[in-house]
Amino acid sequence: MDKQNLEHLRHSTAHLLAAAVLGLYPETKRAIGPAIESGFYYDFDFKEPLSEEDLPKIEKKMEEILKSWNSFEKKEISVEEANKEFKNEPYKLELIEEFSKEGKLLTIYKSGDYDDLCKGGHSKNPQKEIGAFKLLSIAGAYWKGSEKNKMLTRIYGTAFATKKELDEYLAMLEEAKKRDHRKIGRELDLFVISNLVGAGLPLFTPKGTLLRDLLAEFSESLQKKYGYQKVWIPHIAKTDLYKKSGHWDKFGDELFLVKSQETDDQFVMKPMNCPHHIQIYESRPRSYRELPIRYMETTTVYRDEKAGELSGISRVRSLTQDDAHAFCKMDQIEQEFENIMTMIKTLYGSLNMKFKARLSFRDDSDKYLGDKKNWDVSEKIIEDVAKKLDINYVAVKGEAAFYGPKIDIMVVDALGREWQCATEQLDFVQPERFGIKYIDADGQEKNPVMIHKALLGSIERFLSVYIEHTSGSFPTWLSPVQVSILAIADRHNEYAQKVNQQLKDAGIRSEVDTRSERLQAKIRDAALQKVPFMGIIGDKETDTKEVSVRIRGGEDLGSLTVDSLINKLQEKIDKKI
RNA sequence: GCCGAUGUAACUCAGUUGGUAGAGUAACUCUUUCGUAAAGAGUAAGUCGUGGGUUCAAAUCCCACCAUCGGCUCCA
Repeated sequence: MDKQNLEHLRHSTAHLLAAAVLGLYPETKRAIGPAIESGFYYDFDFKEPLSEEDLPKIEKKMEEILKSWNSFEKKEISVEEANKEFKNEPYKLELIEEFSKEGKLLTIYKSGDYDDLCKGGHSKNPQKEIGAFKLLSIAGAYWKGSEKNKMLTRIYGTAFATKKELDEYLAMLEEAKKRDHRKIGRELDLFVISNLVGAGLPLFTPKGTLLRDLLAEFSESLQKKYGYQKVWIPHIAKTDLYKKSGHWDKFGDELFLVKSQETDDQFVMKPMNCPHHIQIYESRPRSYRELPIRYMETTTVYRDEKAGELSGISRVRSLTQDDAHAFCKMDQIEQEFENIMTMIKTLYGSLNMKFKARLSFRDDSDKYLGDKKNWDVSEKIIEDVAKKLDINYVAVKGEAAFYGPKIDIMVVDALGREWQCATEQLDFVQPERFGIKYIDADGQEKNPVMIHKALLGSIERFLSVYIEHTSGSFPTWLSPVQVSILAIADRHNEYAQKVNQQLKDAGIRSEVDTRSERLQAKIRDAALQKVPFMGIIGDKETDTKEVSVRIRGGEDLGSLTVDSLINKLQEKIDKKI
């Protein structure tokens, strides 16, 4: 079934849902019910609150009604007719008024005994085409998405042409639940959240910190190759800095405020790093010969997200960026973007993740600042670089920030879900706003162009995606524990500890399990911790001074000397696999 | 912030119409010394999210707050 037919099928199922709801709860007022990417929803204004337990009942009613739905009949109606027809449906009346003002033709679609104000897009024969559907959840949603409006009850569902496709989709949802980074984060002991520290302020355990550091080091090592120099900045700054940068207005009440008790100074926890990096640039006169100047660091910013938007380590109030700013001349941005896109290719390629680039350009409206000529030139450069490096991209007009075009990197995970991670942003405005300059070859002062870049984006957010992508089975170089040495019986503990020490001395993250447990139990525990290598030590190994190696997934590599195990591991670590 | 759900031991969860808390896993102790995904027995562990209220009596009913989860413009 093609995409359009699937959309029609789902939209038809949304009608079916509304028909069932009206059948069961006649006093319910209908809002809208579109098809969405993963299914459909319908917003209702229920007289009595609905709960998840009511969904099976509604599904059953839908099945019943579907039997009599073998067509959709379209009817054009006048505004007067429509107002009469929907006189008890306040949301529909609002739509009718809106559409008639816009001069749209009003249509209703009827199937069985049910009709609805609708612009169309249905299955020809719903009874035949709707193979399988399921109502998934219930949620609140504002009428027309505005928090000023009334909160409606939204019922989410999905539908497919066949039962098999539905089952596959539901299995994917189950798999996603199993991979939830919050669950895995607890099971693998990566991070914790303390009520006393606060919501959205995760704390990282030794294992989680190792992951963070390794990823950050990887990002930094790539950047160093391209001339990025590490800097360090404090995490608070006077409000004046952000008033000048414009972030004071932009971030508004998302800023955490810090009050000095010694002076009258009012500080802000930094929500961004660019104004600070600009201060370093500005600290002395700059020559065109120095450019590009590239500052980077892995540093935490603080943003007071709305309480309801926090989630695990994916949406937090303290987030750590592998942030960098390159100051350059217009004729250098091509090389800079090429460097950045190459780094991104290397990074995500190495982490075994596919990505798409979304190029956000301006349109012809006047909300954009900076010289239009510079915009045109740089947009072309960005797109050329994407083409040259053979990057899967889409260009979208009208999506750019007011201060410059940008590239968003959408990472695709193992379940096919897309996540925005890295962002690369050209900025014509802040250099002007802060009045930073360089002296060009002709002796004139000019504003440099600024490029904001992050490869991983927020490390917390990237980790949440990466944990779900790998379901916690990290490659050896990233695994918090790379080898678990399992002693079969107490008499093997001494040699096991020796092997463990040898591995540690070689720089391998090894641990030894000397508990009074059976081998099976030790293997099970190491497997649950997703440890990539297990070294088993019993009588045989103690005699031959070797170690039997089992790898994640169960494969038995047989007996190896400790040195060859170290070599094997070192090779994986070096290759980042 | 708003709608809805949830909050009981470290974790996963049970706890009937209000009568003062239970299981499995983990931890600890003992026994067992075992060859590729869970040995056995025992011990300890809870301000029932927090604070108020109703009641002779509250995990259970009411109110407020905190936190977590699913959502909150993929537009008739």
